[in-house]
Amino acid sequence: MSPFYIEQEKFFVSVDCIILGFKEGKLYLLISKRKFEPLKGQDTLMGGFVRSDESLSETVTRVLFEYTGIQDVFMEQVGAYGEINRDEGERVISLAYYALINLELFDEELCKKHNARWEELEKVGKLIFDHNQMLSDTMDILRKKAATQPLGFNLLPERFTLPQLQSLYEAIYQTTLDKRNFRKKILEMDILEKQEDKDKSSSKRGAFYYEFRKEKYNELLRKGFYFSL
Amino acid sequence: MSPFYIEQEKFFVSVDCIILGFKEGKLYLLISKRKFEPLKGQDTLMGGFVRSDESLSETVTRVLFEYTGIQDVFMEQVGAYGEINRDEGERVISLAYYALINLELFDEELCKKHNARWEELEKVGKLIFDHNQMLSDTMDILRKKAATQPLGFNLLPERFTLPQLQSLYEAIYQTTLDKRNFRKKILEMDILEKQEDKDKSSSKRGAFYYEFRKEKYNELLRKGFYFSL
DNA sequence: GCAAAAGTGTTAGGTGTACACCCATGA
DNA sequence: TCATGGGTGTACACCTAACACTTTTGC
Repeated sequence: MSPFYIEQEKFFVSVDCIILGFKEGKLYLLISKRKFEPLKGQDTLMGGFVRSDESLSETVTRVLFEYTGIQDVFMEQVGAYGEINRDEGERVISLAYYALINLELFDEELCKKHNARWEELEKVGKLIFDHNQMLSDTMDILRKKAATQPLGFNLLPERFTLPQLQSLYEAIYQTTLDKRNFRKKILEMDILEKQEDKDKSSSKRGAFYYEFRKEKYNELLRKGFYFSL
Repeated sequence: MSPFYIEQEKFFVSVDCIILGFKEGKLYLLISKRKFEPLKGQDTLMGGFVRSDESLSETVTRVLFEYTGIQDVFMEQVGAYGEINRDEGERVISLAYYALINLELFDEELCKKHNARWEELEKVGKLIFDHNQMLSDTMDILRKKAATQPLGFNLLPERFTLPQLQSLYEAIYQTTLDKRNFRKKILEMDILEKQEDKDKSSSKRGAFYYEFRKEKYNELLRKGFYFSL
């Protein structure tokens, strides 16, 4: 090792994951009870320490798989959190990532195993350390990004209805949207494919299923189109 | 130390700074020659290792002061870079931050001291490690943010002219803007204060100086206004 | 037949964009 | 007086936002 490196200090580095899911018109955050001291038993985001044989994204992928049972999860970096005493045990520099989960793929068994639960986003209380800050930073990013990129579909099943999609955006932006304007806008983009059957679970009439066409979206991107809600 | 922490691995953590300045209608990046192996002598961003008595932002502030001589610099996080072999010497996790500099405050002497130079952004070549990636991520962020927040003023002297301001945005977006539309938009926001004197350095007629009114901007923010270019 | 959610068009106002000429001044 | 960059207004196209009724069907 070059002498220049030797004289530098080293740090614990962890990742913390803001794992979001969507069901019944609401956003949910996966939280668990911390398993060790300090602050054992308090609510915490899902996290893990970085290992020397992993890149950061590999750490996140490992942690996400451990807690959700899903391999290919949409995730992005939120930022680095490095206040000296942010972790009340030792100095730990943490990298926050958010992940968007299709709850149909989620392995419910893991909740018991990790003492975890899906908490309604609106009702999330005090989390340990700076985890509330990480959550709030995530929501800022999500609200900005969701308006210009088709992130929302990661939170929905493969087949979804337009009322579902609308209620998702209403949950993200905490507002109500006009049904006609919303439908016009999203359908005009020509990135959804209408299915022949309906979801009858939430009304007698039933709402047609749609699927997000990722290839179509990528193709349009190449032509200079861009998603905007 | 709790036993849980003891068994975890530790890492070198550094910050790398994308320091941008603006003059004569062009954006410039501060780069220097690396002073130690590996890759000694090659072009690199300004960086430094995090110390145990510093938060991340303190590290950045220290590094920025060291290389620019300025204390209060606008800076924001770009992200964490953690590929295993990104640093060819040792494993180092790096946190990138960008900074926007008013070149009038910059201490030119420091360039000699650190073997640094202001390289025209368009002409920046290969930098070490993943520094080009950091730069490109910075520009993505900057272009997005500059459209909705008054970041640009950090790159200008306290007093600037509208042609200057416009050329700054043209440099950031690498495009040309319509003079009338640009002026209309920026003046309508009512966050600039016209001065009584003119800058005659770039034309015979001279262009009026303006100043950015930060208090005015903050006040408008409170009323729900938001900046948009 | 009625309650409950799905689905459907039009219009007015505002915003973005394109565009051309006069002004002030120093050399 | 002329070359150079500074400064100004309008018209049109497009997009956004507001708005109400009909359809389907299980109970």
